[in-house]
Amino acid sequence: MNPNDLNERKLQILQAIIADFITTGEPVGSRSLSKSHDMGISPATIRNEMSDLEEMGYLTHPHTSAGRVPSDKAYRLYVDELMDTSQLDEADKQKIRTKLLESRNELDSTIEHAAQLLSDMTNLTSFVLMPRKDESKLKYINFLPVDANTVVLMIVAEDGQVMNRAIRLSSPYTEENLQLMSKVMTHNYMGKSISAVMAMDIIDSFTNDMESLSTLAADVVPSFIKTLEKMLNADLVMNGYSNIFSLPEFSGDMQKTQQFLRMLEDKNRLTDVIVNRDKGVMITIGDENSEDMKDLSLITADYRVNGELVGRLGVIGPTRMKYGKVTSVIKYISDNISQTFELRENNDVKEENNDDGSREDDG
Amino acid sequence: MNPNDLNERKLQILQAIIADFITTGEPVGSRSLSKSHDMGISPATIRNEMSDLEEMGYLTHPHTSAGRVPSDKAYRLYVDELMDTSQLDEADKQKIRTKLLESRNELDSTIEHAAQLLSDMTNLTSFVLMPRKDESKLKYINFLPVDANTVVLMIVAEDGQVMNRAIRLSSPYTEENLQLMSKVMTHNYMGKSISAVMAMDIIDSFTNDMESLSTLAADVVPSFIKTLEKMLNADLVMNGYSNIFSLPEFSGDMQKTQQFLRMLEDKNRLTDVIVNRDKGVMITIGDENSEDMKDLSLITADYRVNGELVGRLGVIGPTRMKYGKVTSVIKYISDNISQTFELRENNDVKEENNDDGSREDDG
DNA sequence: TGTTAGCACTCATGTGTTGAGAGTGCTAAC
DNA sequence: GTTAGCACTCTCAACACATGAGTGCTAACA
Repeated sequence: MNPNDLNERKLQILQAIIADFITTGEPVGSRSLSKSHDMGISPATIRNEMSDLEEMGYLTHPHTSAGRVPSDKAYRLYVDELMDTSQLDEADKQKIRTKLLESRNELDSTIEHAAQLLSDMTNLTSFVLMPRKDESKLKYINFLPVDANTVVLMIVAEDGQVMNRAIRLSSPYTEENLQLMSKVMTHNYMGKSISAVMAMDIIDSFTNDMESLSTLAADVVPSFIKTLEKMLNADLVMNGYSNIFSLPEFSGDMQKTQQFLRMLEDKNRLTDVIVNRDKGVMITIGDENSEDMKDLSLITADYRVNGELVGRLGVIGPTRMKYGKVTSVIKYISDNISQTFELRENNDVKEENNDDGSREDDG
Repeated sequence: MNPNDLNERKLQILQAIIADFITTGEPVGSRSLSKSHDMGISPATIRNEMSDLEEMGYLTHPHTSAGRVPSDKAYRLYVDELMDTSQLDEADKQKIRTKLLESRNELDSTIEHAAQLLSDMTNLTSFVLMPRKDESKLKYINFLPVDANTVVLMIVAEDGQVMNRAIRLSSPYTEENLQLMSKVMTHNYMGKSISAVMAMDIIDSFTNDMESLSTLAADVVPSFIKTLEKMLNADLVMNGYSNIFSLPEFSGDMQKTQQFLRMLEDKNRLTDVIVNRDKGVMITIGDENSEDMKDLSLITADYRVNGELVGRLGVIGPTRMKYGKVTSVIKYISDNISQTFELRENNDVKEENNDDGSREDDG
């Protein structure tokens, strides 16, 4: 069951099969394999090995007279042991850095650029999850007058996030009450995290506080809670869903394409899946995923903003994908986002970035 | 060329063909037509009429031995003269009202609900354009301290819109400068519309103003401009793109499906198209659209917010769509949004809504 | 003169057949 | 343990063919 079951030659053959299948998408036969990869053994021998590999669960057979196709288990082995994750050349890296630096101080557009880069460079569907905000601490809460019946609620967090929402009041406010409200709420919630505030019994803590605010509070509190909810809600940006049409596994199979796109359109579900993945680079292959993604693979990685707020990005596509290249791209982009949005003394963004641990000093 | 060319019977036949084709998607033949719509004439007669209609450009022939298919011109006639736009029953109306009232005071979710309703009820791809903000007048501009090198720029408009953006400064600010900056900018731009401010020479007006602010201004002004740009940018919400898979014109034709989805994925282009349409309910059919949508139809309508800010919503789908039903739905939804967000003395939202001009008092 | 029945003709579609090609598994020889 | 040879399997594309829906035309009819 573990790779040690496989002798050197079997590994070599398996790797060759995976490599061929990943590039062509066609089941690979013993004959064509012996041609493309000269490994000094005849097709017949390869057939024997293939037969063994199939028995061990690494290969499957679409039908008797077809070539072999790697199983999910084979991809797992490939990803864990065989693949090369340093497949980014300097041109690719340059492209990523340039694009991300274009919008260095605007998180939103950086996120969008990242999604774009990711789908362009992998030719898959990419997604980027906005940073999580559960642990953002509130700094102050403000109400701004708009017109006789409308005010804007503004919530500012310590990390600089601001959320706002217009509120229609059922009765007119006084300037005085508005300010009092701001003060009371700021006092109550300052320094607390969003999730902590959500856990509090907000309405109660209010009616106890000040009788005179009760009518205003009745209007304001529901909106306040909804706004906090919204701040928590992870926003998912997607890109390149029409890339699948260039993949043979989809372009011949309407059913499959439809299923894929319907799955993508259920954003809540997808967000859920992505949010609940492990930290760091995570690759799940085929049936390692839930039922509705059981012939897809998902690769995700995290990025940091201000050293803390954590978002996630990744791609989704058929199990036959260029794991090495894709993983390299994802890693490089996520590292780069993190680096761009790292807290730093001065405002200069380092344009150098290494993903292999070694440091090079300018060039 | 105009409908008067058509005698009563031709019109009747044309309408029957369109009706049949819209529901089945199959070319309709003389024989099956005479069966489904008993109009007291034989298939042969119908054939003669069909032949005339084809000559006049209302029908086409996929191939010799196929039935007739309505041309874009026929749909145009249908939409202008024949269709019935009061196809919403009370249950549908109820559904729309309920859904939209769920989020009556939150523009964003109302917009999303509207898009959802629209795609669900029409089984097409829907879109909603956020309200245009060109004419929003600025109320005040504020800077909020976040940390030593970061401030949040906040722009509040008279209509209650708030936009904000974190800015990293190249050198630390003083509380004093920040407040001065707020004052100067508010003084300069208060009461002006966003588009008017964009037209001003912002940098110049600044350096003239205060020498001491110049370094701060250098950091802040570009972000200010970008934020204004963002406020102007119409945001497009889409829904139901996978609905096309249930339509026979797409589900048999990968090429077409791909083209459609690629077209949708170019949001900027699509936004452009939608923004530049006429006011009110607008229907464009087939080749009335630009090249890349030449076998699609587009139906849009406007909605108002606070009696002024105007957004747009609609659907896109094959020329074979239920124009009557779809138009009714779009109209009803847009009227309902407008009504929900109308400025009004009290906060109660009227739950009654008529789209046919007559009034019914709770029945 | 408009309407209709009859008939020959046209295509798209579905089905069955066939052959080529790629690949396997087995056996026997090296 | 490795390889050549061979029979066998299965997919796929091409082709022929029948079917059926539909048309256009002509001639007869009311």
